[in-house]
Amino acid sequence: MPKKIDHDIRRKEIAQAAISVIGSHGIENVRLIDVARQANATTGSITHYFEDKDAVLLAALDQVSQGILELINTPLAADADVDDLIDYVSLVLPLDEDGHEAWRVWLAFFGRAIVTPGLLSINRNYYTEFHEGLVRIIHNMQKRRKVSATLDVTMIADAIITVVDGLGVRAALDPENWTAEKQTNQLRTMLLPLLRAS
Amino acid sequence: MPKKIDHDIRRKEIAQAAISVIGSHGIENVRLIDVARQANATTGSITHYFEDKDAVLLAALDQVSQGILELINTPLAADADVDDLIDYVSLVLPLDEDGHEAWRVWLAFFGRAIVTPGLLSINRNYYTEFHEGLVRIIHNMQKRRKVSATLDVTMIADAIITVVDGLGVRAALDPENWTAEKQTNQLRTMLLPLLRAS
Amino acid sequence: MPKKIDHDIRRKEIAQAAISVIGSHGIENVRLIDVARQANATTGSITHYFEDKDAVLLAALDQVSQGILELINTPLAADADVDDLIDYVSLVLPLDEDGHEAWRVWLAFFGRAIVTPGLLSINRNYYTEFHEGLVRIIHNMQKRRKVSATLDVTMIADAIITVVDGLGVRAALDPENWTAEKQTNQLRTMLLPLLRAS
Amino acid sequence: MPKKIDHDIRRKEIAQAAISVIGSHGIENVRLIDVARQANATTGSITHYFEDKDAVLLAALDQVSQGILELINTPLAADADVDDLIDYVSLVLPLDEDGHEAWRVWLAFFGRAIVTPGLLSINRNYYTEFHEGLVRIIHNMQKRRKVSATLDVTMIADAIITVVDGLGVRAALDPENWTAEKQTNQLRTMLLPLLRAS
DNA sequence: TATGAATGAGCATTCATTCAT
DNA sequence: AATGAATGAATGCTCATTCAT
Repeated sequence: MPKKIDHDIRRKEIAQAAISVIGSHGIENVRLIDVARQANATTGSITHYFEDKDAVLLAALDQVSQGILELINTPLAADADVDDLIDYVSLVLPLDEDGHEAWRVWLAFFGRAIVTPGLLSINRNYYTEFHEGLVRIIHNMQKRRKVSATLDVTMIADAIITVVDGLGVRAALDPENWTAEKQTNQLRTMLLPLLRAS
Repeated sequence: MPKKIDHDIRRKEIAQAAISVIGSHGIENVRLIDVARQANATTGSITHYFEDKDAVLLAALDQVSQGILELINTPLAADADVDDLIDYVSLVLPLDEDGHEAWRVWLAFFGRAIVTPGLLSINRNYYTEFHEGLVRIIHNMQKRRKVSATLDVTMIADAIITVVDGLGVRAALDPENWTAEKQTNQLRTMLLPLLRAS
Repeated sequence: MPKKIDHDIRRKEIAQAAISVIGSHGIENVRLIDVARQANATTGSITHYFEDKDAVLLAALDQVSQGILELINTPLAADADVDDLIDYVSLVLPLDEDGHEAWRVWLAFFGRAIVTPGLLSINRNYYTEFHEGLVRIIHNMQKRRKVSATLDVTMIADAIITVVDGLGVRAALDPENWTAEKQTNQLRTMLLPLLRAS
Repeated sequence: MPKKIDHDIRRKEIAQAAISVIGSHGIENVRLIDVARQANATTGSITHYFEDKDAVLLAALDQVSQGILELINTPLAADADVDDLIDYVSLVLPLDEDGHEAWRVWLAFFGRAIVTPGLLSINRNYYTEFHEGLVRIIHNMQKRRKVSATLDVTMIADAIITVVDGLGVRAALDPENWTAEKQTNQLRTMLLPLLRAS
């Protein structure tokens, strides 16, 4: 089904264009015509790929969320230790311009998600997957005695997510102050005591 | 002479009405007429108090931000210890319906703040004040030997803000899961190791 | 009836304020509140003196028109000749800032007069009075042999009005180019041949 | 592919519709929806062709001004004399209903031009072109000895414009009195002495 | 599939007018 | 008489959506 593949590719291109427009203009100022121009398309053609504007925005959020999850779904090295985990998690932070764009979009959707069931479920899936991935990794580290076997794994996973979210928000809103180094330092300082506890 | 109206009071009422509408409909769906109705006013009368719709939304964010800061600007007990600080900080979390409304509005503005200088500066002022307040408190606790004198106070303050933001976002998006108790537990678990370090 | 006099004075002050606002902002941008401010009054108080906004504008035009006519309703010297007549007529041209303001208002009303019967009748009265005044003067000059007895007086009066209007429009639209001197020169050059004809 | 529409033609149609509405309702009463209806369009579609309402009105004035200039930009006969020039100039007067509509629009813009730079420049271009055209013609007549070589050509051109404006204003405001014949008679009577001077 | 002109509902904004004080 | 807050109709503008080509 070559047609099908083209279709999916075009959808992703349009979603990517939407991400770019959201990131630069803000979600409330996104006009379909801007997305169309960014994607080298026309508003009319977008209707072939998406039901309506909301569907475009939904796809954009989904793509951002998938993009973030992909970063941490690559398997960790077999002998990864606490430091490796922290390095691994830091990939999700807005450390470069791509990361900042992703977080700007992510933030843009927070306010909408609250009143839009479709967005909310994407949001929750993201957190669920993120949490499950972290639980899996930490369990594995417990087996390999890299962290204490008595740790409350669920709580640790939530703590990691909390720090990542807290830092991501802060850095997205104040990129000059929150350099990549400052973010990773803060992340390490906050997570090490929890992961090294017995 | 017509009724004498206190402009500031009326402005605050309208801003409060805007907060309520943003919290329930989402910021992108706020119509000036909804705000007017909520404030027992008309769209035309709002122009007596605000330049335009953006000014109304700006005032709403400002009011939410001030409201949150007020919670933690009440002085701590003179002999407050680490537990008291954590209790104190937890006031900012979305523990009740008012708190949830405030956080929904707060989240709604994250996406806008990035592309709206006026909102961004309110946002930064908030973080600056929050940070300064925490630094002051922790310094004081160091003097009173409630925490180690060698703590990196700035880092600790940032850590507190990070946890509060991370939990606030999470709880605002998933209020059923993140009960008040779960939030405060998570807050305590994450902050205690940092505050008790030497 | 001292009250009556006050009333009339206040009406004239408001009309004068309207003239000033029309002259500077253009008639389509006149807001009643601007007129009120200019007259040191409030919109509500204007209601005591005028039925509605249209009545204010009507009074403004009337006042401008009366002001122009007054200039040429002062009697000519008993032995006035052609040169004196031309000097006399030139008073109506926009030679100073007051004159320019009057002409700006006058022009502003041209477009409205066409579709507003009340304005049109003021306009026609103005032309009628102007014409009658000129006819009277020229007749008088014929009696005193200052101009030929065979002149078509009506035509000459219309010619004078035509030149005044043509120059007034031109000068109002291009004040830098059409200095007072250029206007009076052009007026003289165009009228002398007609008045000196036999 | 959608219908190919000639933008320039559609723009002219809309401008023409605006002229018609201005001429009948007066410029201050023009609503975009009236223009749209007159042009068999919708308000929304007008935005495809014009930035906003002001741009529509600007185009209307431009079109009227161009229309008037076109009348006198057709070349005069090679052996044209003074009478031919006067006939030629009279084409610009409001002699028929089309002419009256053009002059009504022209008058409507006088008041606006004073406070609207865009309109003012159209106005000045009009007078410049008109003046230059007349200078060219009169120079040519001097070469062909149809008028005296000692005439002040610039002054004569200004005189012609003055008479045309004065009569146009008068006739537009009082069409019943100022028939085509009366206008042309007055024009001839006022210009002949100037053109026949030596 | 793609185009882009056209639609038209939705909304902020303006401002003359009203009226309680 | 004066004030000025409030009203609410009027209207320009935006933009997602539609649809003929």
